[in-house]
Amino acid sequence: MDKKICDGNHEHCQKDITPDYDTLYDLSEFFKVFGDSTRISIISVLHEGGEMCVCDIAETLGISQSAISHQLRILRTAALVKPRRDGKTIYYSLDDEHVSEIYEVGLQHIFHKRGEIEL
Amino acid sequence: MDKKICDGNHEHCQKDITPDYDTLYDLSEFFKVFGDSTRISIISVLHEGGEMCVCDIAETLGISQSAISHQLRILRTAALVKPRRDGKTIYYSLDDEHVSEIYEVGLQHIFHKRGEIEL
DNA sequence: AGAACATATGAACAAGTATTCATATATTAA
DNA sequence: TTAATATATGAATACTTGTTCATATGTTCT
Repeated sequence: MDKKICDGNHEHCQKDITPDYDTLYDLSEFFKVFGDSTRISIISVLHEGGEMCVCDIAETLGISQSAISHQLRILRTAALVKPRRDGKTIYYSLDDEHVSEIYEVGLQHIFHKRGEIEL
Repeated sequence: MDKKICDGNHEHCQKDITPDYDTLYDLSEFFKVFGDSTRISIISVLHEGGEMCVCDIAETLGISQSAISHQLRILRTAALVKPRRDGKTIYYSLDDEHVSEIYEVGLQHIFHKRGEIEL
């Protein structure tokens, strides 16, 4: 009978294997989505506000509705945010706990580095 | 006497405040460094190998020495990797525990999403 | 149906970026 | 000092990407 070979999908194994190129490519694409100030700002306000419509996001951030819509499409395609329609209005919220977690860990890193420099 | 106002640098406060624009900009710049397949591949092999010289990184990844050097400069400037000289050779390793953590959380997210789709 | 509002999207332009090629710097050995 | 090796870097090019502007889609109300 066949022996089970770890394919790296078990959490406890992920540390010890080198992901293949496709995985690393997907990973870089995933981080790329966080790597824009408009998109991270959207993520930030949704992290606070929970659920917000496009025009409120745009107004809060002081960025044009069109630019926000374009970026929301990228966030939606990458499954970082999800839309909910209510009449004319479309409300967006963060899709996933991982999104919050990565946002928070990144933010902690920024504050941590800042503390290292200032103190 | 002055009252202490939370400036958002305490970990337990970070959830509840909206970071200012400079912080969000820094955060996006930070994630941008992860958002390139060559750089995330470098991070990945250093995560495995612990410490590697430039030419070994280049050979392992099958990418030119020049391209690796250029990307290592970006990683170094962002304090994601640190160099150690030993004679002619310069060994690079991950600078920070946060770098490993973010890499791992991102990787978990990729596997998690993949599981959602395939199962 | 038509007007009003919210959101999405295509095209165009400007700005940024990753790689290659050639070359420079730095270290070691002869 | 010269040759050999390891790494870094400037310039050029090709490619990607974010914003704006104009317009389209979709929904509600009259």
